[in-house]
Amino acid sequence: MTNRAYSAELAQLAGLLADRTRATFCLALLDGRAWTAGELAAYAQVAPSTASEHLNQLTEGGLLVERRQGRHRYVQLASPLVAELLETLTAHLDPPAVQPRGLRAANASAALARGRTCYDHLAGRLGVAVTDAMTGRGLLDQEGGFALTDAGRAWLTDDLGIEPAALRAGRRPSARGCLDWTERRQHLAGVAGARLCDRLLDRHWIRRIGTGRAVRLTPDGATALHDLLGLDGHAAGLI
Amino acid sequence: MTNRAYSAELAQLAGLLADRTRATFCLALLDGRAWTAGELAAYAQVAPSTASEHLNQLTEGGLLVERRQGRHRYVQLASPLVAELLETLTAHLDPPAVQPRGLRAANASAALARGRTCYDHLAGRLGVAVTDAMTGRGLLDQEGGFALTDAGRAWLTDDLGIEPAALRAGRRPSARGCLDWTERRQHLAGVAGARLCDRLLDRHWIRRIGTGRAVRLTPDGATALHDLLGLDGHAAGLI
DNA sequence: GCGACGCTTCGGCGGCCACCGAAACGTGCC
DNA sequence: GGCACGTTTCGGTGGCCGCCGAAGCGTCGC
Repeated sequence: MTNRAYSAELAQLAGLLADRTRATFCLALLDGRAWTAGELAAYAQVAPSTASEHLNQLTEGGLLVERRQGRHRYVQLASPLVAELLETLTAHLDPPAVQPRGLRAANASAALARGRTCYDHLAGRLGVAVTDAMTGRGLLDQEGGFALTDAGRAWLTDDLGIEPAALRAGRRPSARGCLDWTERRQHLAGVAGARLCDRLLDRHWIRRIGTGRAVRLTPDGATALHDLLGLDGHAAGLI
Repeated sequence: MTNRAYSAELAQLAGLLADRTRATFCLALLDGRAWTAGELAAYAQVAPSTASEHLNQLTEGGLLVERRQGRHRYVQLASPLVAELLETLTAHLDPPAVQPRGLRAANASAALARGRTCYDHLAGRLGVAVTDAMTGRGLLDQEGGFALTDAGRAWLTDDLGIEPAALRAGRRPSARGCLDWTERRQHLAGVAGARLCDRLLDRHWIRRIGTGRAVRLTPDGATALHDLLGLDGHAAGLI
């Protein structure tokens, strides 16, 4: 059977993520940025030598790409497709049983739940709220999967100034849903989600908090989203 | 970080698929039917005791559900979501390096490439041809992800007699793309894909070949698809 | 140039796990 | 009841793999 040929490859791919440390690396890299080997080692609490070996596996397996720069080794997810793969897998996980402990952890956790990037698009309450507002205004159609409406495409290009060419990508769908970890609901992903997130960062409507994935809505951003989408940041718990 | 809580679960989930034998089981079960423990053991060429232990893991991990019936243990993928998860993973694999050897294997492989079921919807040249024909007739919109158009929804209900309620499901998207193993192109999946496949089987427009996943277009089916979609079965290499 | 630093390579250790065969269990058939 | 058969449980075994520390390599800064 054809399956037999695939099963070894499938097992190999899954094996890359089947280790706690490597899984931690990949989830950390879901923020879309490049990390150094040392940062990842410290983050996952393993020896640098251990991290180095794991990174070899992940790059050889095609999940990560690396860039050597001076004495640093920067690694990054190989492509948005890898990010989508990770999102799909994490979406199938049960909600975590443990709650974060301690004030510091609780604050960080609350900030992440409020708003964050998910590889290259928005997630958390912010991501879901924007998605809902777009759907409510007829910019996005969630009936048959995720799809931009004509009005939605016009909104992104005319109102937000996104190049029409930048919305039409090859293999990657222009709009797709991504199941939100904290909200357990879909938010906008795909090319449109990525470009939208770029735009909001460009215009300083959202800003990264610290070095992590968390983002917060700026006052300018709250005004802009209210004008553009009728979104009330306070009511939606975004501020 | 929140990631740390997820990484253990992610590693656990991936670990279920990180074994060659378990991966073989899951890919076999992608045909959507229930297999007995013994069938799977023979298929994957392991001892029954080994298969039993693997099935325990897969069911405890939530990927499979089982039904005890007499002295048989039937197992099945737990839900369409699991099938989608597997499809997503296999879609990220490289095309297999090895070609099937021997006449028998080549025949089986050709039949699978011509048409097959992918869990609960159509795949292979047949699946892609139907998807393309639907897109060409404006029944399906592939611009912004996969979405049924109004005309497409009407076609499924009026021309094929599918209940409108059967197209509107909860968590599962009504239409989505699924990357085809053999064609390396997208075909229609999701609820619409499943109902469409049901219909074609009901009306004997397609028929299963042997006990595997392969299906073939019947003469009636060729006529019907020509009338409904303008699809020429011979030209498309479906017959 | 010299030390600090980030990273890698290597050897070794420990634990986990996939596998099997043998024996036991339960069901269906005669 | 007795046998055949599908399945499970249980030890035992071998191999793989994740981990570390020590040593080595290249880069940067003083």
